[in-house]
Amino acid sequence: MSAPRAFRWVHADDATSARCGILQTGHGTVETPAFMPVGTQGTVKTLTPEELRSLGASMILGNVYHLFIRPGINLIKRQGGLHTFMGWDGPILTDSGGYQVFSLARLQSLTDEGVYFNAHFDGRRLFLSPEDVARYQLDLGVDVAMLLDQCPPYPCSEAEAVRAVGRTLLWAERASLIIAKAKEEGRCPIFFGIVQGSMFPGLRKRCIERLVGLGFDGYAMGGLSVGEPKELMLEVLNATAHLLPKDRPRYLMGVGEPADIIQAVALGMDLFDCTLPTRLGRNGTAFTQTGRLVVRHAEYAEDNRPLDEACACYACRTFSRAYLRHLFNADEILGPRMLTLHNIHYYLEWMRTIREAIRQGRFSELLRSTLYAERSTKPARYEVNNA
RNA sequence: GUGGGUGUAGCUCAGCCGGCAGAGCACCUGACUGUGGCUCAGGGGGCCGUGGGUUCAAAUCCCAUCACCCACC
Repeated sequence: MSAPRAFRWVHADDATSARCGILQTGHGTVETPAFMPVGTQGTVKTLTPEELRSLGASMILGNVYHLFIRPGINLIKRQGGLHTFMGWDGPILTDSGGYQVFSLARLQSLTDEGVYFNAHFDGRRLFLSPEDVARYQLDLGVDVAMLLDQCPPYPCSEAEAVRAVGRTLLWAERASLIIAKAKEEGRCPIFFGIVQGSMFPGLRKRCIERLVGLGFDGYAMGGLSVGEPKELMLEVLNATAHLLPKDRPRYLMGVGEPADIIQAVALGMDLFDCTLPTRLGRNGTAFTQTGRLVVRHAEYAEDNRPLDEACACYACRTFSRAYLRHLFNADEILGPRMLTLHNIHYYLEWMRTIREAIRQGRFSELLRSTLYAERSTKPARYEVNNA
């Protein structure tokens, strides 16, 4: 289906399934493995496009479901498309809203036709079909588009998982007709199919075979990191990631912590997104070389060190823990902004480190030392030195 | 000066038909994985303005006193 190949390998690791690649999009290239900051409502919360660019972000996320509710797809189209509207000229991937069907379950009902739901802020009754979701992403002008899928909760019975896979495949088939037509007409985003199947590897295998039969540009693992134990997530990924076509980009949706990401890279995954760096940043938790640091803790009241002494980001070059703690306690907007900036910097640096290690043949070493540190160190703790 | 009201957690207040001192917010700690600038879970906090009286027992009833608020002169 994809005539010019958008994705190509640059380097593969000898000892694991890790690989470096390049994803060519309509708004520039993405070096993989890559982390994509989440910008659900057409903004990576608290950061400007210029800041994102200076942090080295390549591709960022948007969300069809949220943008459909507000401000509306047609409005964005009339404003010149999502890139122009939000002032970001780099690659954009939009999530379909399948996850919102799971996370906002109280507000919606599902049929084979699509999703009926109530807008979360004004209660309007709305509807999205898999065709709508595909067309809306064409209208938005995004670079990478996701199919509408059904993401079941955890835990879920095998019967329930079978139904979710069935509906995800039915929707994929219907969306692929829209995609085929768009490709004939010219410019079309890179479309990803989404694998479901909960924690049942056999079911995921069948889902992958059917999706590959339909032929998408890339494949995403969905329905993970929905509340299951981390070991189980890795076990399921370990049993199924290698079944995804090797010549297509592989996206692990919603994952995760830095240590989760490197393990998934080792299993052959290329793309990641997660709300943790931005959400935890807004709530006062920083990722550092020595673990998570909750900056509002009293022990930092008079700590004049930066968040992370090994970090070169603007927040670490400029502000002390004591000052950032003050900002959070005083409910000042600069606090969430600076921790978001720092966390995104941390994640993007982490991906650079991973890519570099793969290219230089040091990936296994990096993986080993990461897992060792995970098991042996608790989050950083320092002496209480407030008077 | 006279009359009335109010004093309980850092803040705003409930409890006043005597019977183990409470809530919300704030503070402290933990959680957060395709985002509702949240949300959830736990924790520390008190001479019930002060002094006396009644009672087995007083934040609660009685007397005095201090502080603040309102009205009137």
